Parts: sequence; C-alpha cells; structure tokens
Amino acid sequence: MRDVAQRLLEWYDRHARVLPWRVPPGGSRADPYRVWLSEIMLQQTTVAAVKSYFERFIQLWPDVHSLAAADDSAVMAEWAGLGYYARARNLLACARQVAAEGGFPVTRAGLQTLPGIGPYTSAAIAAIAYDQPETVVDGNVERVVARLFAVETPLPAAKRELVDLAETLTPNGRSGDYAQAMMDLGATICTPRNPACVICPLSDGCAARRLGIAPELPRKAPRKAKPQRAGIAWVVTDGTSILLERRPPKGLLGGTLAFPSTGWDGGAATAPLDAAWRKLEPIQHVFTHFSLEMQVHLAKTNAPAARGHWVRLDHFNPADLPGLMRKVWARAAPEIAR
DNA sequence: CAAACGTGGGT
DNA sequence: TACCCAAGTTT
Repeated sequence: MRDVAQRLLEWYDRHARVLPWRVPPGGSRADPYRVWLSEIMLQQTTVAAVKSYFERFIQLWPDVHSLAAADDSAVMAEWAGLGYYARARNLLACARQVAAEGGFPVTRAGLQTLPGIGPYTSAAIAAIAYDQPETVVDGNVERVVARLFAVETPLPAAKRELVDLAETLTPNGRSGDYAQAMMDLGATICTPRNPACVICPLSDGCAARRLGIAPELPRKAPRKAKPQRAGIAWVVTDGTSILLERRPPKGLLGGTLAFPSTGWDGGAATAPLDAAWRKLEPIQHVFTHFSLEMQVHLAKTNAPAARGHWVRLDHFNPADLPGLMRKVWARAAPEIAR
C-alpha cells in the first residue's frame, strides 16, 4: 500500500478545485496576504459564500498595507452578511499589526500570536504560503482522519487524538498542496453524509470503510437545545433619512451597523424616540445559539433621536447591514416607499 | 472546557 | 420541517 500522502497528492493533481485564492497544484508559492484573508473568511463559512467577498476585498484592498489604512466602517460594511463579525474586527487589527511590523511572521508560532489567527489558521498559512510541513486540522481533516483510523471517540473529546493521528500523515514536501488536498477530499469525497468511498483515493487504507461505519464518523456529542428570544427593532424615517446606530464593539453583531433595537441581546431597553409606532409583521432569524423573533416598529417623525445617527436614504445601502438587519429593512422598506 | 459568536445551503 | 454543517477563535 502506497503512502497516504502520496496517493492524496496524485489525486489532488487531477482533481484540485479551482478557487480564487488558490495557486494550482505544483504552482508557485501563494501570496501570504491572500492566503490569510481567505483563511479568515473561510472560518466556519462555506467556499460558496466566501468567493464574492474575497474578490471584493482584493479589489478594494489588494495588499495588507491598503487594508491596514482602511476605515473600520468601510471594512465592516464590506464584511456585512458574512457573519462572525469578530473576524472582521480582528482582520483589521491583524492587518495594522502586520503592516506596522513590515510583513507577516513566517512561522506558525509567530502567526498564532496575531488576532484572529488560531491553531488551524496559523498552520494553514505556514503550509500554504511558506511551504512548511505544519499539520492543518479543520473539520474536513477531523472527518477524514476519524474515518481513516476508525476513531469512535466523539468530538470534541477526540480532538487531541485526531490531531496526533493527522500529524503522522503529514509529508515533508508539497506542504501547501497536501493541506489543501486533505480539505478538498473532505469537502468533495469524504463528505459528512453519503461519502463517495467508491471513488476515494484513500479507500484501500480506510478502517471505517472496512468496518462499514464511515458515514457514522466522526461521532459528536449531542448538542444543546436552542432557546427562543424576542426583540424589537425600530425603523424611523423623517422622509429623507433613516436612523441607524453602530453596535457596541464586542458581543453579538459587534461593530456592525444596525437599526436601534432591544430585548434580545441585553442592550438598551427603550425606543430611540417617542412616536406613534406602526407594528409590522415580525421577522424570524436563527443564530448559532438562539432563535429570534424580532418585532419591527415603524414610524415617520421629525422628533429628535436619543441615540443613533441619521443616514440619508439616497446614501443608504442595506448591503452594509448584517443579515438580521437586512431582514428588518426588507420588512420595513416597502411600507416606507408607499 | 463550555459557551458565544452569523449565515446560508443541503438533506 | 428541523437539524446538520462550513478552511475556528476567543473568553
């Protein structure tokens, strides 16, 4: 039986996905800035969702120095809709630190000191941008390794064991190709459900396939029930502008642009002004750890606001808002237009 | 270590 | 429909 890494790389040479941030197999070294930017965007986020965001960021900020010089509000607006907004805040903090230091660190340990870069991302940048034989372990690799070695311990308890096993497979050459090959295999062949074992280049040596339990691995601890919460969002217009506010820099939707709201996140508990509110049909939204029913209250008034700032409707771009607030706007906008 | 942290797509 | 999942990090 040939080496796992060798078989995987031969498969990758023929089947590597073509992605905007990727250098073709066997190609030149990737730009650390592009690798870093894509890896941050890809954290817990699908390739399909990331593509257009990556292209726009590269157009606007082609290198770490231009990104470091960007306004916070511009970056938050471009990130809006992608989720996990701490990533965007850390992205800017990281860019400014890297620009000040003259470039990215070139070791995994150095990379991991930067904001937003943890065990996975540091290994990915070291392997893909610097061709270092660091072992990259994301959800794909956890699944591939759990199946190859038939690890039946549930996650997250199995994490340490899976990392140790993954390290035994990492080759010394073609580090970037190998890391991306493992992830491509997990994403396209060794999938969570209905893995395509019949066409898998590693099926010969796969213990889970031999045991007939590949689709069941990795096992996972049962997850907690999702609580239901309720809140109110106030949409105010004076006929020319609408009232928006910047959310606090930490916590849920931290740093994003939003309609004044309350009741669901522990924030301020009163309306931004007194008005005759019209209650629209509530919107539904699901976060990672709770479900939300958001009442949408609409008013037209010239009264002064206790908080937030007015944004002219002809300068307002709903795409600058996070997903939840886009839904609020989609509910209110047709009523404002009437 | 468990919990917080978004969103959209697949089954 | 309801649940699972996606190139995780931070606290």
